[in-house]
Amino acid sequence: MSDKKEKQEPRQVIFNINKEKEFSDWFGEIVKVAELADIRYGVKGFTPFLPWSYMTMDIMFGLLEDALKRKKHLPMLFPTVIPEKNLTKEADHVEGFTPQVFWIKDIGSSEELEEKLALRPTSETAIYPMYSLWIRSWRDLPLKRYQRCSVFRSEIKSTRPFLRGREFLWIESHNVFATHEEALAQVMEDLETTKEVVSDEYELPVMIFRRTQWDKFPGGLNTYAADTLMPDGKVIQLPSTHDLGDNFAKAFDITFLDENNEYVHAWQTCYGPAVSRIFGAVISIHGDNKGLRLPFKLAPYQVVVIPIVRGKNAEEVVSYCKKVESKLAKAGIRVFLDDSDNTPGWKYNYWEMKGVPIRIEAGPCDIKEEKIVLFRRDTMKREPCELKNLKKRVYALGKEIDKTLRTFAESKFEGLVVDCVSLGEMEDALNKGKIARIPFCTTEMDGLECAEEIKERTGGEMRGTRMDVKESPEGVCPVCGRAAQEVAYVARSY
RNA sequence: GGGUCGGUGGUCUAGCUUGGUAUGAUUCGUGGUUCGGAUCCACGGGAUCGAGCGUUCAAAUCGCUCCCGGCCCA
Repeated sequence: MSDKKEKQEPRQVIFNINKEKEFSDWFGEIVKVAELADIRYGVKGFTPFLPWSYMTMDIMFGLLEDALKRKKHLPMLFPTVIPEKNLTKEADHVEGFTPQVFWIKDIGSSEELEEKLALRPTSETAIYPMYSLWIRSWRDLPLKRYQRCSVFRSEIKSTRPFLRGREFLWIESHNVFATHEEALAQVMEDLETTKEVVSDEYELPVMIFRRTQWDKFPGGLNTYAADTLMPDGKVIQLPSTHDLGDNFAKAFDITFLDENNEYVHAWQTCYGPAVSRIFGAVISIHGDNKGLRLPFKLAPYQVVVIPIVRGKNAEEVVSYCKKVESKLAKAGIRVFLDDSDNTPGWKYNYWEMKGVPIRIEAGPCDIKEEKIVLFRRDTMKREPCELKNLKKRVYALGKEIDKTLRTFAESKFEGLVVDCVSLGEMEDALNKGKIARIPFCTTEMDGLECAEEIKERTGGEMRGTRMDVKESPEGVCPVCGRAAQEVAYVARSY
């Protein structure tokens, strides 16, 4: 905004940044202005989350946990620290994670710990030694557990609130089965859960991929993950689920006595939706130039009530608003009455920027007629509503708003995937913010060189092969010219 | 990890080139006035200028090191 413009129109709005064109600024500013996180904590990658973001994440956690419980996962909570000897039991896993591990080495000012303790970067190596004790026979299986916690990884890439922190909030589900088939079925169930929660509740469209062998979870057999698209044209990984095979069972001695009275190794999966990161995607994807637009299902306040008071009848208006508030609260709607001293116009701007889906305006004129004015954040439109229809109308409007947000987000996926057969075409596509679909030699380890060449030449990363769409490869790998065994996707990414 | 720009009351900002203890706005507090798209006015509070070291009679300002943040690249 130019100086001149600023003087002509002083502070017309609380927030106004073009999200599509200046996404970095948009994100940084909204985090501050909407009071989502405070980056002044002073330790790189560690950020206090403020009520408005935490309340939303809490609701997101709730929806995810409901889905997991519905599918017979039970909650538990493991310690934050992992002794070094456990962390190092599975060779590939150690290699993948140790560069990012924070260690506790001392107590107080002089005492050194006999064995260093890691702050969990993920909890396989904390949990599986206990699973080894807990699982005795096939009757103990399947074992399906999850925990809601924070994990610690010393990210090398630059950190940003929510999207990439060194401590982040997630759910990790750790499951044990008698057969590999059952484990694979669990992977499919996790992908289902992702669709049910991330797409149907958080309103974020996703593409589901099987990652390449060089990009999988360290120590596992295969990784499957949901990617969505950010406003800057980069994709971001949301939940991922891993087929661990029996690798960890062998490393941690998780065996059970099968029906034939023989000891065999168990098969395992784990699933990790990073809620703080998904929240970052939710606000980025649904937000607009005026600020946040929270889905009705996720908003800490689904409805905010603004009294329009005039000197004399202030009490009357406020008590009318309180009536509206309690009517909605009784209907199970998260409602907030803003009876602060700020002017109505100020409150409009503030709560719009905060992303509250529905606003109710009620003033002297409305009291007589037993009605109120409803305002919806997604379309910025007003409508009158009779008090007796309020509850029904708010529910309906909530559904409509979520649908609008979902449709808007989905529209960004249209025409997103572009078929390419050469590096030049891929570069073009990526520069236009598209995702390139290519014939590719192989996602086994010997495809790595080709993928690195693609990264170098186009800046795009290989996201893997689609799980939610059936595709058969034709043609040759654009790098090595070998016959393509896969249809792979390449995108700029977080 | 490499490059680059930056850090001054809670927030944003002037001052830095050419050293002399910091400007303005907003927020905050009190009182009044107002309230259907950011009310207005008055008074008041609030900064050892990111941290440390050095140069100097004197450092926000010059030099070095570190920390934190933004952007670009790997």
